[in-house]
Amino acid sequence: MPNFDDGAYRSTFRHTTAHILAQAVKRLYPEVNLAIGPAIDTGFYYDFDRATAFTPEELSKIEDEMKRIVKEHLPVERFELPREQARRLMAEKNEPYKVELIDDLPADAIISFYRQGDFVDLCAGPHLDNTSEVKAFKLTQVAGAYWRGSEKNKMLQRIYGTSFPDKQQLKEFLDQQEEAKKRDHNKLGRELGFFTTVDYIGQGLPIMLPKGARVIQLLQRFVEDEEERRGYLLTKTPFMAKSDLYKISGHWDHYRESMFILGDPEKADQEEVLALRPMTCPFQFQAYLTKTRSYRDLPIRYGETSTLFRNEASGEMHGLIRIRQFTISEGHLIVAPDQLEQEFRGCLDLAQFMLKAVGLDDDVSYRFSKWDPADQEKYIGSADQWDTVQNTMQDILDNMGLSYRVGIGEAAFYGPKLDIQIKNVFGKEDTLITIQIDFQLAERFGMEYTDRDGQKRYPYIIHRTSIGCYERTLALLIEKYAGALPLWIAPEQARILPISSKHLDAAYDMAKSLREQGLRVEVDDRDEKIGKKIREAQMEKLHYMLVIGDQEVEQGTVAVRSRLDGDLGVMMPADLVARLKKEVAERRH
RNA sequence: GCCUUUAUAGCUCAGUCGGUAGAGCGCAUCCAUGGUAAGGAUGAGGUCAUCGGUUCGAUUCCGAUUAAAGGCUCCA
Repeated sequence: MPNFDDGAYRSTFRHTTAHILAQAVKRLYPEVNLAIGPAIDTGFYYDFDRATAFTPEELSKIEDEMKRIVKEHLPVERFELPREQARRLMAEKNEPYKVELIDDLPADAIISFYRQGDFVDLCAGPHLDNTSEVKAFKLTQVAGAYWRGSEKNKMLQRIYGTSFPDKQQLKEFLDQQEEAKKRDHNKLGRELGFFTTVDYIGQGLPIMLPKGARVIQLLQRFVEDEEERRGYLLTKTPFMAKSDLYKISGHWDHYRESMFILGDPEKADQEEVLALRPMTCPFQFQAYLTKTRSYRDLPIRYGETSTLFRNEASGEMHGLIRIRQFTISEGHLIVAPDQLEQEFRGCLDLAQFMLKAVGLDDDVSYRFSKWDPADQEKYIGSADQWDTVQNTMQDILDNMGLSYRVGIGEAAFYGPKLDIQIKNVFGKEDTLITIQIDFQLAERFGMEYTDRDGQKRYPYIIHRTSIGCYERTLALLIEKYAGALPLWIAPEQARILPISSKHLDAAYDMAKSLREQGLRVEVDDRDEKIGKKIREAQMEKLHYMLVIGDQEVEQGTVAVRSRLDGDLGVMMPADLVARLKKEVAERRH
């Protein structure tokens, strides 16, 4: 029995399930055209061209048909055909997408097919030997997806599913998915009062409520303090500028559709055209340009807590992860070529320090994001320049022994990036932190320095974030900790529950005193049903709950039961404050 | 921007085959509770997302808009 933990076998298994799905769809809906159906991390999908979406009823009919195919114990057989015969076979079966795929295969490609019963699919394989091996599967959702991933192409109907060698594993996986979704920041963050949205304010424009705003403030202070310690110079630059600035930087040509523009560009000769900033770089560069620079000035490290505005397309917004206005720990390092590696390492060290401080260091992966030579319109600079800087960056990464994967076409328009990636509870990956090497904008902006030999030279610029965008970081922290953030950034570190209304005044006095000692504490005076409140507090994952009785003042973690039920490990507020201060202090190493 | 789905009380949701709405939790007031993962009574909250159409009459049907959810594309 092959090991399902083996990625290659698992992919094969799921890919075969995708074929079973396609076979079932063709049996039920012969008019549907097949596109592609690969295995993915969590299962598989298959794309179909069909006028209307599959309904839940149809999905369950398809599942039933798939079960039948599994029970038919169909052997899965591979065969090869020369290109012309392959084309003919797919054309006969009226599969235009398959024909297109064949036409795009390289001249020397071996064109293989897989047959199971009445179903044949163009496929490189490999596959399981028999459909009966797929013991447990489920179709999970339907979605639209563009043919070949391009929005210029037709939208197809995608069916997602997953499969396992037995029903138990399937159930465990589905349960696990359900559990993960309970940590969804978009749900939990709203329930816990971190943020909200208002339909007449608009998409991608969340309101940070006191709790969410507090966390962001704490992170921001931490970042700013740490950057100061690491030799960063603070700037504070405008939220908008005339279009002229973005024309120099290249944003006007390469990023304009994602910018909020004030004024009519058509009438630029008659009226002022401003744009909200989508990035801080061209603003921060102006600080460098205020005087002539010597090699002795370098490196210069600029940092700014910067609010940015990006006019994302309407369907792209997601909770706090993808929004239209966000605040980022932005920074630009102006460095001489011989300083590039060391400064790059410094940026990575800072990023890793931040990840460790918030506990996300084990949850990230690294992506070396390169340009796509086939899509040069998206970028500025020549192929030679790109090759040079990408090689430099690769050397740096390899020297550090960092393990990363390569993302073609993921670069910024002005240079390659090291992206620190993280997945949300739905398994969708986003960039949390990015460190970019820019070899072009210095020249565009005329940012020179005078070198030892008296020659003017253009520096490299490192664009980087240290903790990324605060809203996104908050979202991922909520998901990571299911709302119970580490004590030093928890917006509510303790809650005081008066055991009865007689103790209300005492509770407020205590809260006041604890706040003066720097503890973030709330009084819950809404009712006296303390048992229920304890359960709620447990659900909200509070770190401490102070329960006030007569003259006594006591507390424990919420995991500890009420003192009446047994041992509690009583801790007085003074101890709590001391412990809290210790933990907050420990976050800095 | 594209595909699918959704929008009713603070929250979770039910409902009206078209005659202006209900539940649970929460909230308010009162009562009870002195060591308790607590009980009861009463009450206040909704132009049923917005705008338009059909209709004698729309929250319910139709259309548009806005917002939310998942995916695609895009991206921090």
